[in-house]
Amino acid sequence: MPELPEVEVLVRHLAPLLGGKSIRTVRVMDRRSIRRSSPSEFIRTLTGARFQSLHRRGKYLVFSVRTHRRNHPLIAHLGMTGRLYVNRRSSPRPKHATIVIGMGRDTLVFEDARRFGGMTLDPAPLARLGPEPLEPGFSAARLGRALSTSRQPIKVKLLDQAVVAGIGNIYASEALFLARIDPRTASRSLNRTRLRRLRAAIRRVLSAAIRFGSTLPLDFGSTVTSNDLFYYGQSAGDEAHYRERLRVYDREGQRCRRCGTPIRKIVQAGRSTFFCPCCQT
DNA sequence: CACCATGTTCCTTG
DNA sequence: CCAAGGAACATGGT
Repeated sequence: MPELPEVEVLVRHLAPLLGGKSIRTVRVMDRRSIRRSSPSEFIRTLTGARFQSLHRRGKYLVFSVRTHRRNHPLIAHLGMTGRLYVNRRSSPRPKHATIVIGMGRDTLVFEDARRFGGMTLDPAPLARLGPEPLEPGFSAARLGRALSTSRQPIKVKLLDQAVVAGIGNIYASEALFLARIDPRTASRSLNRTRLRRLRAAIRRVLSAAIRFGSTLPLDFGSTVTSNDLFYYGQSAGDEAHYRERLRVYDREGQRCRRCGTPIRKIVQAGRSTFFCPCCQT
């Protein structure tokens, strides 16, 4: 479930559940989920601390926890299959839970089958991120500057978190469809009109997804649906609804919603790209 | 069994 | 030094 919109919806959901809660216990079931510090340092720092705030930066969740009058960042990234949710302490521990933070009656569970995600106390990864696409600092001019030196296809470049923070493989294809730009276009060759269109499309696609995600009934804990791709504890119906909203992603061979031409799938830098060969030039 | 998957980082090649 | 490509990480679903 991890591109900017999914993380944003998750952050909004978790923030009120965690604010002010004290951490009593920290269990690390798989040390690979702790990045850039030893599990013992991680446990030592967090135990006894209190959740102060939570916000999103790109695809990262950024917690601030307070320990003896000191604020520490706690950074989480969900990778491909990571999930983060609040559960009753008494509920059964899921198979792939790798970190469990106990706060009295409730626990914050980090679960990650593939272990591409993780948590860290080191804020260094945030320093490499480009602008937040939904904030005013993300202008067409700034986007243009970030793209100006690259001959890489624009679709590939949109996945570069230093260009814009938070876009992943799904929304990269979706944004380019909305902007009507061929994903194979060399990044540096986009003119001002197209840069403006791309900036607007990125913002529209991401905000629409956040709006949609915010309306979902957030259902945690009890019935962990087998493998949901988007959001969390989401019913199969919601996932179907979500996919239905996608205009090109995973729609190879299906007709373009705008012109009826079959959607094409190509591979760029080892990842699938979907686009309409007629609408996107 | 083969192939595919929402992501990032590191190493190599040019 | 830089840009770009590819492998690696690890597991599960189809």
